[in-house]
Amino acid sequence: MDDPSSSATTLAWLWVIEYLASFQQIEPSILHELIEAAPEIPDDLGKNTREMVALRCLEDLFCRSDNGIANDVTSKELKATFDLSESCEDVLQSILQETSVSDLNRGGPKLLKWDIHPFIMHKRACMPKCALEKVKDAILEGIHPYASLKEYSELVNANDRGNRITTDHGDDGAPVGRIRGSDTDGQINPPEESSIPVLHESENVVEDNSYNRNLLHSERERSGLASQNLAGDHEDQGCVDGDHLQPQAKRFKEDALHDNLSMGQISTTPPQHKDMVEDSFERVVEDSENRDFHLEKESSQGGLGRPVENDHGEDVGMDRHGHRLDADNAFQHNQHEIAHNANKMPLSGDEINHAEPRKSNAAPSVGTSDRLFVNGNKDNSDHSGQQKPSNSVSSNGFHRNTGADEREADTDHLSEEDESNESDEYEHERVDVGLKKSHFLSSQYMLSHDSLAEANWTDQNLCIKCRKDGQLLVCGAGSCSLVIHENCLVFSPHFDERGDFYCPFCAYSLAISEYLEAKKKAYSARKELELFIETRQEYRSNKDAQRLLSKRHGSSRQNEDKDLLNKFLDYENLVGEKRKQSNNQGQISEGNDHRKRKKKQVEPLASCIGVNSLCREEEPDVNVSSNHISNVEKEGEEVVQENSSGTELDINQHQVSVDPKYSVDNHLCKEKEIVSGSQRTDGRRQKAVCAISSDGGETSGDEDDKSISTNYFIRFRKRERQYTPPMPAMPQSRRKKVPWTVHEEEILKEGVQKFASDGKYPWKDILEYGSSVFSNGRTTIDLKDKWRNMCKLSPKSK
DNA sequence: CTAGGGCTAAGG
DNA sequence: CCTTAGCCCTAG
Repeated sequence: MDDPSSSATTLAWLWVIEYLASFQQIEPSILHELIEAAPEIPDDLGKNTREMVALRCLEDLFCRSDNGIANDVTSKELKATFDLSESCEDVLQSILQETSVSDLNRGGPKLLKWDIHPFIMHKRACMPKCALEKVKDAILEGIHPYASLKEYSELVNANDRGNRITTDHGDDGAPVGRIRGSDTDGQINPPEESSIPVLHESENVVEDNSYNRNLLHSERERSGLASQNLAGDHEDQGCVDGDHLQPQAKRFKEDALHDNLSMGQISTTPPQHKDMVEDSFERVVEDSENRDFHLEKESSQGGLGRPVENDHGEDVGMDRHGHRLDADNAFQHNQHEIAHNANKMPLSGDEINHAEPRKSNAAPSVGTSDRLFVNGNKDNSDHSGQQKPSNSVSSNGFHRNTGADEREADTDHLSEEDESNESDEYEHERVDVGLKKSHFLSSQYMLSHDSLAEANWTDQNLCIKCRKDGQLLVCGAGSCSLVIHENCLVFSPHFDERGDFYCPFCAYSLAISEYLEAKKKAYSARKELELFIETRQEYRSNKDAQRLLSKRHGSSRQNEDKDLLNKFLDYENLVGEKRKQSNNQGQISEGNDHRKRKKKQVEPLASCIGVNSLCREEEPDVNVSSNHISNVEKEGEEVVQENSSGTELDINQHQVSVDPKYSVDNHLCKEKEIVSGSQRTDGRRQKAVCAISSDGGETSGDEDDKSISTNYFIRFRKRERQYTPPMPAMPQSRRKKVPWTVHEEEILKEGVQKFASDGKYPWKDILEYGSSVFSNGRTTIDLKDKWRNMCKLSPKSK
């Protein structure tokens, strides 16, 4: 790399190899020969190239052998899979290490051992655009009429400067407001892969897909770079801009599926922006021409300062700040910057893409047509009514843009992906969407027999379905380029809250994102529920703690448990329920206790403490539905809730037992719930107000003076997790009956005979004695009870 | 921990 | 409705 010429040569090789590797039609052997022929490549270079080549090799090894499908169908569990985060290179290495040369033949039996198809699909879909394409695209961005790489190298700076300059016009009008804002938050953040939104990736899927690529890019080749320099290669920017400027329901996009967009057909700059845009553009061009700007820092360095020096003598591979860039990333970097700027600054894309041609032609081919419309050779005016005051959004400094949003969403998604494997499958699904999209587009292209017509079709932003012009909907998702008639959709178009249209592919992708997000929420909610149930179970197993709770109806407890379970199994429903605190009056005597348990008229309900108790720690600031703050709570009295008759099921829905540890170790939690009106018609309040004192005694409200209940939220104490034992299967109100086996009875009898003395029965010892025989759940009490029964049946045996 | 009363589901 | 077996609760 120290030698400029050699580094440039190396880069050229790298780019070519990478580019060729991106084609599935290229045999790896060809790549191999190329690599052989290439000069030595430093390790720090060509990472992307190696990755691409590795991917190509993987594809050749696997996809061709089994057509990529068989692998998927056969017993996946038996196959080794690969972490999607691994690089193709590593995966290939590991495969090669474990595979003999003979097995490397395509379809070799050993190869079937890996389930690599998903990995390949993923990688293929996510493979970044190769450097050469980036160069080409960058050139096609229209920055320089002569497609000079040198010009390109300054594109970023020019663009950047253009933003600033444009910003300087801030005083001039509304449009500037947006731009200034863009400039403000668009401060050229270093481009990062992670910032690429999924939908962009999806687009990459399309673009990188070999089928499509061949179709699409052969078109580019045919056209030739020079012939395209007047055509804006809008690719990403167009869509992004659209999102900024076109919140309204229907948008019309100048950008279609292809890069070869004829400028003459579209004008994307709102009239009111035009001057500014042109002005800023001119400055951009000036900057481009005064390229000292870019080289100032590194002009003296021969090395990487000119990693890509070709006949045009341009530099690439240095970022705007003069930082040296990895050769493979050089264009990626710039590309990102461009995209970044485009996202941040709605107009930037247009300035670049459209203004440039104007400038270079010294004659704006289309003056004032509305950028909102795809002008299918028709009068724009008939759509003017739909034109959205694009600047109205931006002028307010409103920077919400789809690209950024998606980026965020994607970031979230990615993080969530780490949490759940399920996300992976949907990530695959997302990739599938991209693939489907690419196939769809491919098929659409193929339908066009005449290649020229095809070019026109795409160039002119014709409907992806019918290939006709007219009033078209433009997908507002990131960089999606689908354009379609509303009528060509078999369903009513999807619009987001901002009125942006989403094509079916992007809508689906978006839906997946939302789904994953919702799933994430559900997951965390479930976790919390489990925690909650755990603590409850813990309580139940603690007999001593149970003493803290007063007796209550056995039947009601069971019912309440069941209801509780059902209730809390759907946490989300629970959230929607109202909870309030009830006052003392909420106490309900057992009234008509058909169970003859008059003696327990007022008892603390063990079950009533549950959720609510847990909910309330110290949250004075929580919203309180304080209508019925119970005196009881405040005073620490215990409250009983009871339903008359045996219909208390519903009442108990909200009741939950609490973990005694809380009441003992911690503070109490009190809470009451208001039973939904449907539960009661007699107007009696049915919520339980429960409090447990920390001393293990009866309820005491001391600690919870605030007696605030969270309205709808269940909160867990921090300590809760500390005490949570392994999650029990389910909360049970009562142990399941376990019939005694003959063997158990025998061992019991033995134990009694062995240990009993003086009328005392050391059940504990007996239990230990017969532990190998006794059922797991047997307790000393069980033994005692059983013995009692046995004695009842045959007193003599004793 | 033990003893004893009680509760409840299941079965008749 | 009664009986039974097993589980629950509470006092000591």
